[in-house]
Amino acid sequence: MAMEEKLVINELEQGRELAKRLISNLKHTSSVESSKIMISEILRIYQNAILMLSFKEDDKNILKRSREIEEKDSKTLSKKRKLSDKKTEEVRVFVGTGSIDDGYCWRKYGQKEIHGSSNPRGYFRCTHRFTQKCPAQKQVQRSDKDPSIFEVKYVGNHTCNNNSTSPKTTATSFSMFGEGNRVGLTEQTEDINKPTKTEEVVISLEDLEYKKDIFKTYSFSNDEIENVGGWKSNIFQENLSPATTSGSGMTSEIATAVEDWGTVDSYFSSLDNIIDLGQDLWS
DNA sequence: CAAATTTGACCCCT
DNA sequence: AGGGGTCAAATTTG
Repeated sequence: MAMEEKLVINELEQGRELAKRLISNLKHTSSVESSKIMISEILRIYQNAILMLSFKEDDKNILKRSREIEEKDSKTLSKKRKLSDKKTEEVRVFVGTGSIDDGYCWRKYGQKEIHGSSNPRGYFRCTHRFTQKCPAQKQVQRSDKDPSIFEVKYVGNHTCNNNSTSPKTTATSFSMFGEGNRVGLTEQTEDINKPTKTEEVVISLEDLEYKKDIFKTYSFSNDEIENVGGWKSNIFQENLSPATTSGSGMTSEIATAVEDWGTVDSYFSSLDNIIDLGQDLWS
């Protein structure tokens, strides 16, 4: 199955699980806050899945040249760099507001300042690159216009059998992307609860507005998707607090986003009707 | 101590 | 010449 399809399924499964927990949460008088967080997370997941599907259509348009990194070091190591064969590969570019957890383990092998953009680009390869000759790579760069978004460019498909091991850490470190903006990688309270920058909050809330619209109208358009200089403008947002703890997909993004949820409350009241129904449907 | 990250050097391409 | 991608030694992390 193609990678993006797995990603979509993964997203939807997460959404389903969250929805279940949400129901029981609401039933059993759990904290309103955690319910809100879950709803926010669910919305995020669905948006993510939608974006993934949207981009899948465009895949053929973003075929690009890229290198094949085969290490046949038949050549002596006299010179440092090995010559690499060239090959055309598919380059998928995802943009969006979504979770980081793409189910694979990545290992960072480089970082570069990119001319023209203020944020560095991180280079990752599949952890099983050498053990299983998995050629998958990805590049991650914090968006200039929207610092809460990470543009992620996938190069090559995974051929490894990893996975399964409930993606312990897809959690690639993005500490360098953060500067003051860093969101707890290793989970937990510290910086998660308080956004350090106002812009971060604003963006999150704007995002919520968008999500509310989706939720309200139940219609999903792709109009928001734009193209910006080779990279899709809104990719999969690399979410810095991946499920290192595989359990909840709670993200710091959400945690901050929820800080000011007063305006969204009305939407939850309309949920009340659904709850009972949902329990039957989703259990 | 092994695995992952950091970071400057190196290399290719335009 | 310089921008972008990768290597690999040093360093950090688990």
